Amino acid sequence: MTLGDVARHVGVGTMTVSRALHRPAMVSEPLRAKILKAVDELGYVRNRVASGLASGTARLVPVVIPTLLHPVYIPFLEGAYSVLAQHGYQIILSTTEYQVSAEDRLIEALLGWFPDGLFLSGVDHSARTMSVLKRVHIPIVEVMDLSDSPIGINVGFSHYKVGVAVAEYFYQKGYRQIAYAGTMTEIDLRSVKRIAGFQQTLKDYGLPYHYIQRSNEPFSIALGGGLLNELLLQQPDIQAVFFANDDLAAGALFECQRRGIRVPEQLAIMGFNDQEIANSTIPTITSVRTPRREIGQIAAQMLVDHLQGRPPAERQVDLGFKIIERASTQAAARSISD
Amino acid sequence: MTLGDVARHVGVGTMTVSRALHRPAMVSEPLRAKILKAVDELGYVRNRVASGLASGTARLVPVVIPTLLHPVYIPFLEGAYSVLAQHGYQIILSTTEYQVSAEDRLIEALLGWFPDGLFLSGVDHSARTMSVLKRVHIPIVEVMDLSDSPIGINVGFSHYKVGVAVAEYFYQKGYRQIAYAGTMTEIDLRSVKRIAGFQQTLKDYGLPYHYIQRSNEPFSIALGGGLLNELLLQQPDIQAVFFANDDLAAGALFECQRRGIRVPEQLAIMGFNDQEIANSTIPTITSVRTPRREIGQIAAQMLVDHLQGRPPAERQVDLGFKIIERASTQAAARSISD
DNA sequence: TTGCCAATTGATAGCGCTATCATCACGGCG
DNA sequence: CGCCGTGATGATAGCGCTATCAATTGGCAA
Repeated sequence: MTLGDVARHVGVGTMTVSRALHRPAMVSEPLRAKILKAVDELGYVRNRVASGLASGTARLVPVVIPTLLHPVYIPFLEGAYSVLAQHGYQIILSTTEYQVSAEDRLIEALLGWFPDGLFLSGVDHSARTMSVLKRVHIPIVEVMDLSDSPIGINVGFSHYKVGVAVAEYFYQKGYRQIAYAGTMTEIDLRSVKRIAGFQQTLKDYGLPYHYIQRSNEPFSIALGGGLLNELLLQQPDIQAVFFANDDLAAGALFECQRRGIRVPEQLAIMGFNDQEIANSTIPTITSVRTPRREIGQIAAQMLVDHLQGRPPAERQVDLGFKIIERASTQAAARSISD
Repeated sequence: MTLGDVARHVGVGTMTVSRALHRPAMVSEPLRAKILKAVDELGYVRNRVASGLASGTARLVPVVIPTLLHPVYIPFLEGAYSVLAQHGYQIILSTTEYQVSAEDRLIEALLGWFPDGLFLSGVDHSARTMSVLKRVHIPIVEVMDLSDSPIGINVGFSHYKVGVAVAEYFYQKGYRQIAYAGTMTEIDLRSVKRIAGFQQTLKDYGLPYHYIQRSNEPFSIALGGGLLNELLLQQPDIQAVFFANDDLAAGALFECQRRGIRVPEQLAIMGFNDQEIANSTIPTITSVRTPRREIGQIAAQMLVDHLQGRPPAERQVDLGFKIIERASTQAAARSISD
């Protein structure tokens, strides 16, 4: 069932059918009604592949995220999907599994679809990918992080500033033995930026920086307990810990309960991402809320605007973040010795 | 940069370049090396849209899930993605947001890509969708639930049997005042099947069926507490509750802690899906583990096999489920009065 | 009446690729 | 010495659609 079949059935040219369907204003009302009726009866659906080839735009937007296994990328995906779908763009889903080399090949393959735009999470790409992206003439959208030199549109927040803000928060609260606990530092470059801001700020305050890091173990609640135990072994007088995400923080909290460590009186715990679990534990966990869904929505809206000939004024948008203070860091400053 | 450009550059025909890239055995070794070199130098990438049009197969597989907002569909998506990506198929992501009418339009639009296959979650479709799906000559994969009359491939488990198994489990444990608590019954047809099995089994045992249901409120931890309160108001002597998912069960558990109701001694709680939260609360929550990732992987593998000319022996695969018993239902049967 | 413009419809030429068949060179064989 | 099979390569014809320009009509101003 092709356009030609419909055209023959109605007794008009193929262009008239094409117009009746996609440029309604260009076809007279009675003829258009006749064509739509025939389309409906024959069950014709436009071949988007042929349409894409002929028009040069397939209304396809690949979205590349690190992984589907970690829940933080889902709200972003959802936000982007909701806006793009509304405007008739299809999403091609891809994951790098945190492998930079995979990103290279992935992006080249994705470009083979001659997409209308391209979403990438993260702003750190290989030299090869960068040169490919710069050569290609479609809007590139980098999200989740802020870039010093964005390729195209860039929506996110500064992970470095998160590290700074958390260190400052702990300092204001009176904590002086402060640690970072995380994992995947080798592949999650954004966590490295948070660490940098955190460490630098502690240094600026003249405080020691303690940390415990794993390089490749995936995030999990169980790992949080393990990291906490190792940290306490290494630094028993620790007062406050900033975890790389909420699962780890929750795991550490549960471990504290098992070991009889009172939170926040004896140990303050802060998570990252503000996932639902942070607000469900007892005590609840202070965390850094990141605008993941908004990043997806706003970035997608900017892309759509751009594609529709309304290039957004700003190419880079900093959506910020917010420390959501909960019970796990509520110890009065006085009660902490310094 | 097109195939023709590469061909001209090397001084061969376009077909030779096409073959060198995609049918290596058909081109002599030295010529092929020369062509690959030119491809690399010129940065040529195949236009998959043109390729798809010419060959009639674009290696595209749309995956339709109800929503990205609920985490249970993500492991399925991940499982399917991992297998499809490995075999060179691209996923087009789509969600229905639980609207049957949206599914109709969505599927027709997706069919416009002339995809190689189509993933649908759920087995309940509108009459219109059914007729479209039957007319189309691509493998349809229905997942998450089992169908009485699968259109094509069907991988999942029986939600009715889940209801039966949970009712039997509660009965064996000695509970006699048993309830179901859930939400979204109007749009989540699979939960309705669980309810049916649950209710029927209680009836077979001669036990009363209690329930509290909301029709459209989304799942959340907070809602779990609300449902529990309503249920207790309506039926104060309730002994065991089967929740529509783990978030609700966890919320109910937290509410019990707030109200001083001992779990499992005074009230047994069972969740559904066995998400990580069920194993993280104190006490841990008994739940029904469903093979979501496996469903995605196995279904995708069956689709790939089918597309590669190795049609799987069975069209329907029941991956079952398992009640993971944890602390929230561990009260000794004796301690419950009957 | 003539001419011109706008509105509507149609004919044609690709988009970049692959399927298919033709061509050609070469070597073995009768 | 011609015939034929085989392997390698090329020429050509679409795949189904849309961009573009041409053609036709009718209304209206000059």
